[in-house]
Amino acid sequence: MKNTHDHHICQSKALQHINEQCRKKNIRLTPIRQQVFDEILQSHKAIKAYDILQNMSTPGEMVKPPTVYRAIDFLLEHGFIHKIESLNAFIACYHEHNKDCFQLLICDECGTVSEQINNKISHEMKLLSEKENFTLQHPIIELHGTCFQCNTTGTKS
Amino acid sequence: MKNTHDHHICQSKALQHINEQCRKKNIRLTPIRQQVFDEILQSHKAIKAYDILQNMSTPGEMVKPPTVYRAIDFLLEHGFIHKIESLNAFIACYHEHNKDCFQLLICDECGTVSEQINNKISHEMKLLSEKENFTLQHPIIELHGTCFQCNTTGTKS
DNA sequence: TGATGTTATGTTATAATATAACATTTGTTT
DNA sequence: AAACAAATGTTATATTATAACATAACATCA
Ligand SMILES: [Zn+2]
Ligand SMILES: [Zn+2]
Ligand SMILES: [Zn+2]
Ligand SMILES: [Zn+2]
Repeated sequence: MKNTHDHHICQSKALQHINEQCRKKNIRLTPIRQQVFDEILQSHKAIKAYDILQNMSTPGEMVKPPTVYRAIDFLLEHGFIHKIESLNAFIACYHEHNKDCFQLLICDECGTVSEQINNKISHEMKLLSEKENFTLQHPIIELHGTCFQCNTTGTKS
Repeated sequence: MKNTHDHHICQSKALQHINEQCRKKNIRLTPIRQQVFDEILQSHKAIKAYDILQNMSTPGEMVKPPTVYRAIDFLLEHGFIHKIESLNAFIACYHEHNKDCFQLLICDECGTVSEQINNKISHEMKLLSEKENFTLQHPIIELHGTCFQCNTTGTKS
């Protein structure tokens, strides 16, 4: 169940991007924040706060919730990661976008999450908002279903 | 901060709809389920499970979480209410739609939630999914921002 | 430099949201 | 009535997230 692309390239690009941005915006990518970002970056699947917590903990030194949640808040605030509201989980952002509208395709079989930036959809969201005299600030689009891989290699008989 | 329409009409329509559907589908709208639905129906704002719990409890008889969550599950399953993932809260459905794509406009100022059924958006969601070979099962669209009322009567100087 | 303010982290406790597991009751079917 | 299925009651606990306050690290500049 291998992805069609080399995920290491995504990862190194994302790492490069976060480092650049932090330098540029003069915000601090501290060791804790890096560690948390690395954990989120390791997978195309969404990861949960308490899993990050687990991964960062050692028998001797247990990381505590606020440590992770604060780093998550930082990363969210600057758009380096996204929260998936319907899973209470997080993914790294592999695109470079501002506060734009993005769409998440979430496979409920394998957990893979794919981020899309579809301008047509962004536009339609704006149109709907305008029609309703609504000032759109933060669109959330989470599409649950089954990915191509899971559809074809399906374990369901 | 009055709504432009008579919300009582929405409510009685929704009540009529749920009763009809339960008869038609031969599913049971038990007293507990009705009570929970009524609580959710009382407001255009989203309501949280533990608020429903509170509202249904009396000093003598405290309702317990599973009671409410089970009723919520029933109501969700049959489409009488929707969950707002980004708020961990629930609203009654005032439309009559199947498993369609619907959009929620959520005002972060006043908490009002407005459900929209926009066919253009539904269509674009299908197109995106097809393009990505993704089998769309459950789209979640939650648009956060500021409603017309709050924009015009804004308390922000 | 070192006094001062700001940002980040450590620590403890607890709030808020949700479910597991099993017992009992109620409703339905035969 | 017996048997089964669906709904509710009950206890306990899992999961997700934040409040509040103490300490440490870093930045600014007198
Ligand atoms: Zn992104
Ligand atoms: Zn999949
Ligand atoms: Zn609806
Ligand atoms: Zn509003």
